Amino acid sequence: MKDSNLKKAGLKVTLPRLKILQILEDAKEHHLSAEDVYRVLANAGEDIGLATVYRVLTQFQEAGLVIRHNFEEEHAVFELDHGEHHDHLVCVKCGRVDEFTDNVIEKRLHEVGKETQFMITDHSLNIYGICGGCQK
Amino acid sequence: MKDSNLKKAGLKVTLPRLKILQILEDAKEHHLSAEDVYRVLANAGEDIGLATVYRVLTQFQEAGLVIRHNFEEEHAVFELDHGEHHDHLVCVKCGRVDEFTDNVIEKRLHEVGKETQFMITDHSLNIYGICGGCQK
DNA sequence: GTCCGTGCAAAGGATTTGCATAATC
DNA sequence: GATTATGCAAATCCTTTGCACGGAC
Repeated sequence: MKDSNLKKAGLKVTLPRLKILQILEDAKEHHLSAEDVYRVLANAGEDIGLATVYRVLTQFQEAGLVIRHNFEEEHAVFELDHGEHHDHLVCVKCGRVDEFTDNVIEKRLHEVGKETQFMITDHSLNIYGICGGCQK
Repeated sequence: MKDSNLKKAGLKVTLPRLKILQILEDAKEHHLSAEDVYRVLANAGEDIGLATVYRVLTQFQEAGLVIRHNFEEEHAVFELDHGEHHDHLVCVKCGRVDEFTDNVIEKRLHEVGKETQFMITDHSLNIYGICGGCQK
C-alpha cells in the first residue's frame, strides 16, 4: 500500500499525500507539473491547495520518492522514482515525454568522469525533437 | 568586429548590446547568468538596467548568438554559441561549468533517435558532480 | 494532548512588460 | 525625423513561507 511508502519516508499518512502519490502512480503521462497535479485534484473534487501540492512534492523529492526535472520549460515536472535511472525524449510539439536508457552512453559517461577527474553524482540527458505521432 | 555580428543578426548596434557581447566573449567562466552580466556591467560603471540585460540576452538567443541553459539552478545561464555543440560538466559544489563532447555518445544519440522514430532537433546532456578542485 | 500538516494569503525571486525618454540610422 | 532601444517601475509567473486552524498519532 501507499501508506508504507509514506511511513518509510518518515512522513505522516495524510489525505493530500496519499492522493498526490496516487495521482503520480496513475498518471498516463509520467511527468506532471505541480499545476497538473493540482488540476487533477481539483477535478476530483479534492480541496487541496496548490501550496500543499508544492510542499508535498518537495517532501517526496527529499524522501527520494519522486524526481524533479527542469526541462526547457518554465515550470518543473515531477515523476515517481522507480529506482532505475533513465533519460528522456521530449517532444517539442506536444510536450510528450518518453524514457530510454542506453548502456553504451551510460558507460561512456563514466569514462568521461574518469578522464575529467569529475566525481559524478548524477546526470541528465534530454533529447528534444518531434515524436513519431507529431511528424504526421 | 562585434558590430558585424549584431548587424548580421538584424540588431541595431547599441552600447548595451556591444558591452554585453563583449562581456560574454571575455568571460573566463563561459556560462553567465543575467545577474552576472549585470554585475559586470555595474562594476564597469556602465549604467545598464537588468531588464535590458534580459532583453538583450533574449534577443541574442533568438538571433542564435547565445545559448540559454537551464541547469538545476533557479536561474538560467547564457553562453556564446560558437557553433559546435557540446555537453556540460556542472560542479555542484562551486558551480563551475566545463564542456566536453564525446563522439561515441553523439553517435549513440542518433541511433536512439532512429530506434524511437524521434526526429531529433537538439539535446542536452549535463553531468553533475564534484570537480577535481573541489574534491580536495 | 502534542506535534505535524494544511489552507489561505502574502512574500519571494527570476523574468517580462508598459510607457516615456533617448539613442540609432 | 522615424523608428527602435533603454530605463525604470510595475506586473507576471512559478514557487515558497508565515500563521492560525485542523487532523494524525
